[in-house]
Amino acid sequence: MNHNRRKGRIIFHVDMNSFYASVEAAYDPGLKGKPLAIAGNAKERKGIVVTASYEARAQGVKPPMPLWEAKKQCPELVVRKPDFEKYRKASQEMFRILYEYTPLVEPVSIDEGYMDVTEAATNNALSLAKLIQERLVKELNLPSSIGIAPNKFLAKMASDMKKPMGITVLRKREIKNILWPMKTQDMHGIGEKTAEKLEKYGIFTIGDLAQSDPDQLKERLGIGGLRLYEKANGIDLRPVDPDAVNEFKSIGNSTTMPEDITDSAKVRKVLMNLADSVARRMRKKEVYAWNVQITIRYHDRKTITRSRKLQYPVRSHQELFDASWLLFEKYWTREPVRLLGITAMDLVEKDYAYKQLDLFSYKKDIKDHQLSSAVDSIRDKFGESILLKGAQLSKDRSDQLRDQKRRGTSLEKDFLRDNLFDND
DNA sequence: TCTGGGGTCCTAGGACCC
DNA sequence: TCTGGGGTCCTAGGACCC
Repeated sequence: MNHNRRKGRIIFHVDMNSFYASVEAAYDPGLKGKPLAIAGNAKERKGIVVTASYEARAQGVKPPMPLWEAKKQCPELVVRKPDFEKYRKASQEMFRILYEYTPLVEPVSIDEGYMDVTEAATNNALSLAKLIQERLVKELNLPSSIGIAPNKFLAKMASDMKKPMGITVLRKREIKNILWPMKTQDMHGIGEKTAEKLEKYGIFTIGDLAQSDPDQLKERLGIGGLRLYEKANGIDLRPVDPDAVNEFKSIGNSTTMPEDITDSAKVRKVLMNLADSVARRMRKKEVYAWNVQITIRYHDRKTITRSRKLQYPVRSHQELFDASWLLFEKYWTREPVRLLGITAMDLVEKDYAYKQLDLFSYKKDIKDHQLSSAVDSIRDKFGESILLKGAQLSKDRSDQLRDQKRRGTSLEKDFLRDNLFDND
């Protein structure tokens, strides 16, 4: 193996402390040292504490707590509405600093990321971590915690150990003493449900997990059980992947209504707005979706999702709306609706979406560039909605299409003939 | 006075094909 | 003669994370 492998990797997990609250305090120093919560409007039923400053946490406020409860815990709580634009900007500045030391940075969310500094910090990892932490404070006024370890999982666990403004080194040989006494639920990847399950099997600590039978874990928890076993033993081979951030798989927006709605005209309006914002985000990323999913949460919080694979990849707000509306009409129980969401899934990049349209080209003499220019001319003449009209096809319609394909005729062919040739 | 919004990954059943 | 087994795709839900 190469020299890195022999030496082992050095991975940082950089985790910003109470990120939203810290960003607000960086903008408004008057907030420093005060119990601060970032939360939406309670009257719009969005009053959930998203982030709490450490002063607020000290008084029992912690996300995701309803705002009224947080205020009961801490009457002098200062509350600010979230300003995601602001946080995104701060996030960019933060990652810009990380990238100065290595290109091997993997952002995992707006406020945390991994760095592979094996090359960048051969024997001064700790001082590099200190330097980064200092710069984040000096230049951005933002506190952070950094975990240093031989892999991502251990680095993540390490960054959690000292907050705020901690730097923690977690070595392989320290796993037994430091990691194993911890409760399973404190392990990244184990939530309430899995912890309960494990308890039933007599597994309470990470050490119990590390020393249990991996085959049995796999039987009981699936493939995830094996991964937990490996992690508990300090094994995690996942590389730091700088490209992962660009490989998103879905884009969605949802909203909780200020009041439950039963009026389908109102639903239409909400879905149109959602389709609009999803389409806008898709356009920015230059992607099309093969699949559209809606989410309906009812008054009793029961939540369902319904999705439909499309005949052609779509992107316009109209097509997203049409697909969503078909799904809504088909599956709505007519009970009062609390939340609505639209998610574009099975995303493909624009160029790839065009290639998919080659399916149109039953005429083999059409060359690729001719096809794509023809596709463009269709778009110019009729707009995207006619080109990518698959979103409007109902299930029945798509079955019909499939049958026709099997029999060797196809609506696509008709569509191509009618629109490609007659109009050129 | 109840419980946001953005995601990822995994599972499981049924349809369908060979 | 009475029932195979592997593989893929699609859909829905659940667990988890920030």
